[in-house]
Amino acid sequence: MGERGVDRIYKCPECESRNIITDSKHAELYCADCGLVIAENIVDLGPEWRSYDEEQTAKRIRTGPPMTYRIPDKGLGTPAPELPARTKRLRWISIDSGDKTLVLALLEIDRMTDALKLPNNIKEETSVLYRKAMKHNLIKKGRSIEDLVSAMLYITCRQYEVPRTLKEIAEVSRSSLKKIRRAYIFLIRKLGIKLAPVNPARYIPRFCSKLGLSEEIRERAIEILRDDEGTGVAKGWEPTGTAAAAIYLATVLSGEKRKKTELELAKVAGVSVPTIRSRLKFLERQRGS
DNA sequence: CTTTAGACGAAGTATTA
DNA sequence: TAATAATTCGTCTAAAG
Repeated sequence: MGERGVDRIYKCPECESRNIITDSKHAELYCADCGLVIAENIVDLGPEWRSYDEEQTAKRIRTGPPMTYRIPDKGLGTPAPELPARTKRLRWISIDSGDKTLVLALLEIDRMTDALKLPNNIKEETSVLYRKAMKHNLIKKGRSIEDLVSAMLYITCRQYEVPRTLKEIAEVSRSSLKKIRRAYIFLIRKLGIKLAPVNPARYIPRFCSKLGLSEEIRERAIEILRDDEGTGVAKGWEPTGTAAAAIYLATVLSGEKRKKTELELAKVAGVSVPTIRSRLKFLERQRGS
């Protein structure tokens, strides 16, 4: 097994893609298209994450569906573990219903995760987060469910390092970017959630996939960011811009012919051309010296 | 004609007190 | 909560392919 590569034998249980990337450097397996992390043992994601060695990982992949990362919320009804996910949720609703907003929220979570092609564990965890917010009395009359649910989805994505930007979420949300951001800050504060900065490299597989770029380009782009790590470029506020710049640089450096334009990169990454350029300058300066 | 490069003000954001 | 500093965006101009 290579240090990092694609094994076509595995298929993403979520989106059917065979673009499963094996990154043994970071000890993880993830889908390049939907971002589903199939297995990993990175430590700093939170207390609920456990480590698996490679043997266990392989076994799990072969036995089919990925493990579910559901953490039962002990303060609320814990469903029978053998029930499928959808049934679980329905049953939960009937347990503590009386609150119609919960039903709406869960439906909205379903709708949005489907629209964004997000893996199931994200869907589940967002539901858990919503319940947590309920428990903390954060769901009140006057607060928009749309705002909160969208913000929660973003938070879960960040926690699980599944790359979706606030902008992308806003696009499928019934709320606006501004409102979602407000709700996001609100939730972070009230629930005391700490989020690690996004690693720009997380966006690269998906962007490359969208653009139809080769594995070689993708690896190169990731490599470029790796070299750059910790210099200040990588921890910028707009990680997508950095990711786009790295991809662009990778295409220029290797595949002279079928390169993508800055504009195409900008569109996929959801940033502007000038932003990519400014990131590019930093990256080039780093490599030059 | 298309793509890339640089610069400017405007606008919105994170951080700090 | 308000002010400050740093960043991004859109657009314009110009050069290069």
